[in-house]
Amino acid sequence: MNMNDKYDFKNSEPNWQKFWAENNVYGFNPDSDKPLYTIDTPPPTVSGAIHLGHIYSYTQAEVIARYRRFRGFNVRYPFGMDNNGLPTERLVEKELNIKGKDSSLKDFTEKCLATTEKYKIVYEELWQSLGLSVDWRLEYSTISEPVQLLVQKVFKDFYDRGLITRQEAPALFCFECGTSVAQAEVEEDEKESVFYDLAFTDKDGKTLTIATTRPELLPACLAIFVHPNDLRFRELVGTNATTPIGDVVPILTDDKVDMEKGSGAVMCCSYGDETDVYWVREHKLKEKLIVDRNGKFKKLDNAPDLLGLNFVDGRAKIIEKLETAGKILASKKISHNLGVHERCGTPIEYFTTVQWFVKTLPIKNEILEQGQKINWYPAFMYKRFEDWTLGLKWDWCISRERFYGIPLPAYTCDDCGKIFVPEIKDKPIDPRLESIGDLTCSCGSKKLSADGNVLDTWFTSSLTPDINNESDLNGAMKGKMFPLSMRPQAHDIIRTWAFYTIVMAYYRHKEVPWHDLMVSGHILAKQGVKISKKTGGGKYQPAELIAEHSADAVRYVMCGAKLGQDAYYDEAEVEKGKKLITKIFNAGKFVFSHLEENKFNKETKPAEIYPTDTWILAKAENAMSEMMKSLDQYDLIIARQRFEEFFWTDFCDNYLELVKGRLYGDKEKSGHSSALYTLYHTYLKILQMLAPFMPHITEEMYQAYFAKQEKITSLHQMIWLAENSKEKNKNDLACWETTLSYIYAMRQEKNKLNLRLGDSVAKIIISGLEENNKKLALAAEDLKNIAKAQNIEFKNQPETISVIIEKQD
RNA sequence: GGGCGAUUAGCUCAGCUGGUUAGAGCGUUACAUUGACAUUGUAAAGGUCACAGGUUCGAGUCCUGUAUCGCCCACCA
Repeated sequence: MNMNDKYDFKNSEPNWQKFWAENNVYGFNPDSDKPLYTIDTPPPTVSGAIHLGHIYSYTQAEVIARYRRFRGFNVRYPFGMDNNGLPTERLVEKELNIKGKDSSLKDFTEKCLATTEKYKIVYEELWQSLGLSVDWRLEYSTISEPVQLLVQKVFKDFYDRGLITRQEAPALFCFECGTSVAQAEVEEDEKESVFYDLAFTDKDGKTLTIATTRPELLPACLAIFVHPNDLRFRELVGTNATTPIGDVVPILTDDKVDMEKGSGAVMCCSYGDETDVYWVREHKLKEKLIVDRNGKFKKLDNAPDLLGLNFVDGRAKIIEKLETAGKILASKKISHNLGVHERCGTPIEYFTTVQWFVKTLPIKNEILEQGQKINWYPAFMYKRFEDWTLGLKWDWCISRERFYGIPLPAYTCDDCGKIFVPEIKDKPIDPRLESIGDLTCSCGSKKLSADGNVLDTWFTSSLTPDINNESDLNGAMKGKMFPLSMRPQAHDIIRTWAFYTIVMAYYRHKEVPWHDLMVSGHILAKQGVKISKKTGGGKYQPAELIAEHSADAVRYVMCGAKLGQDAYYDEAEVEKGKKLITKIFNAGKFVFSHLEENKFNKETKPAEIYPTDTWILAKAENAMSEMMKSLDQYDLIIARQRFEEFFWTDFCDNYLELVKGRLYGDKEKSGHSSALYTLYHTYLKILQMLAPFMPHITEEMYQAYFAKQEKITSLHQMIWLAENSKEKNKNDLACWETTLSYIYAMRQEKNKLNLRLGDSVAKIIISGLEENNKKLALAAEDLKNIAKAQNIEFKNQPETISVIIEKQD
């Protein structure tokens, strides 16, 4: 290594990435007899740019992958692309300014494939530039044929077992996207709205006030509900009322009515909210559907002028009419939270359609039991899973009336509605493009048509453990790796990805999908704004950050928060990583210069190890075993802290200063060769300890010197060796700590005497316990050197540690 | 309204199963240093550990309550 070199990450990082790929350093070996560690990497949704949040969550998981490799595991760390379904469609629609529903299926599918292929390359480059130790040979795409085949086989299996049903029922629906959605895809948004008091008329012709924010649903009004205990309406229960547009509806009671709200009487329409759905079902009301599947009003006898309008325009229209008729008693603006579709922000409506559902409500308890068998890191994340599971109100709706996704493999008889789910053989099918063949329905009809829907993307991505396990690339291990070892993911998708995956694994294997679940938090911009698909991360673009600061430094920042904790991105923190890179480089330069100058050979062991050397070696081993303890618990920041303490304080600030005297001193003395030996092994251990966090600079330093001695291709193929050494090395560790406290005392003493640290002194007197003195006396030379003292004296005295310095004349 | 998390130095955050003067980095001040270090080192200033009770010989750490912030869920008449 040229000692005048500066570390240039811009060249080095891509070089090492290439080096790792060429030497297959991170390759999964199905024939290895090492213990397995399999990771269920999140396949990022192709829906736009990768943002800092991704970097945060992926880096944390990646550090674990590297750590497990260092611990001797056969790590299977794959990658995937979730490139189908609604998010991808919306991306393509936006980028190409087209609408899926206006294009031919074939044309739209091709455009989706082309767009996702483009993004795939951008994504891969970014992940590689971050230094992810993924085995890229294992990459899968959720739209690929093998995945489609697996998904359809699962569908068929579930259908045959009665786990999937098709029902006509009111379901959550997004008219903007033209599809039903799952409960998990609904999120809250604060919307302005107007609260109207409408004048209904009771049996006696008196005004009955009904409050609503949805007057446009009046044509679908089925009943008025009041609370059974509400005395105000006692006389009216069981009679009829007339709506402002002239319909006659019954007044019924139900204890879901809140007497405090509005006038205490509420109208039930099909459908305004979940309670309406409940009342229609419970009171067996006959639903009136007033809009078509595009969300436009149908031709209605009781409101013909709404024809063709959407909800918003319809509301304006009907308000205008009611206003004129004097039926609006009051109105006030309010702001309230509405359920909107997370993909497009449009308020979610209820719409009666035919949908496919996976049964989840009947197995809530089983799902919870499975959840309990999983190790949640951090543990409190389990609570979120539990709350969500207990609060479920709908089965999992898995059909989507969209285009680009895995086709729902079913046909129905046009005449009697019977369902046919054909056997899935060696190829996925698309009922929209191919007929079922020559088949006659039991009703005698030959007209069988495609279901026409695609599957919810979660139906596919909840199978990632299976996709990984059943990949043809697994060789002898194919199908033998379930459950996987670990799933890393962020906390916002516990209710979707984690939940559905647990459901799938339960139905398919009666098993948990993985042993450990590593849940990371979100990274927030400094103002507390979430960095996500929507906000795009603003000025913090991952590619730019890496280009400016290096992947190692960016990675280091991303490991600076507790697992599961939302963190603020503080650009100043990157400096910490950059400083560490410089420090590692310079410490290495120093170490290597001495090793090379003295032609150090790893195989030649020194006759004896100098005491301080023994102590720092023990300390290094101890630091490593402390890191193991933390990393076994997915506790990155503690591991990082242990490293920093050891490297910065113990090694650089103190050990290197202690040992300089011997290094620059008599080369024939045994203390010299002992120092070389210790520098070699300690610095190599330092590189290993930092390697999971900063793979590039550590590889650079390894290759600069160690590779030719260790004869292992890459630092990242070495194994961490450290016993849980606290007991074994107790004595050595204590000696080291004592040494440090004397060094600190000596420095303070020099400071007090207005001496520079480099100033020579006549004598240094160390006072302390006799037993300590005995041990320290062994390292007298080092202590003399670091103090620049000509003589050293030990004085026995109980308890207090002190250092006295005698100045030179 | 319910659940979960957070509240520790000016800023960003650690503090594991409760134990002597509460830590790191950045920032601030002083001094030193460029023969590993486009720097680094040493020293210093800076904290009623959100607040109020409680358990304990002892609490930032456990319990109860309050406040503020964030996330998730519910309410959506």
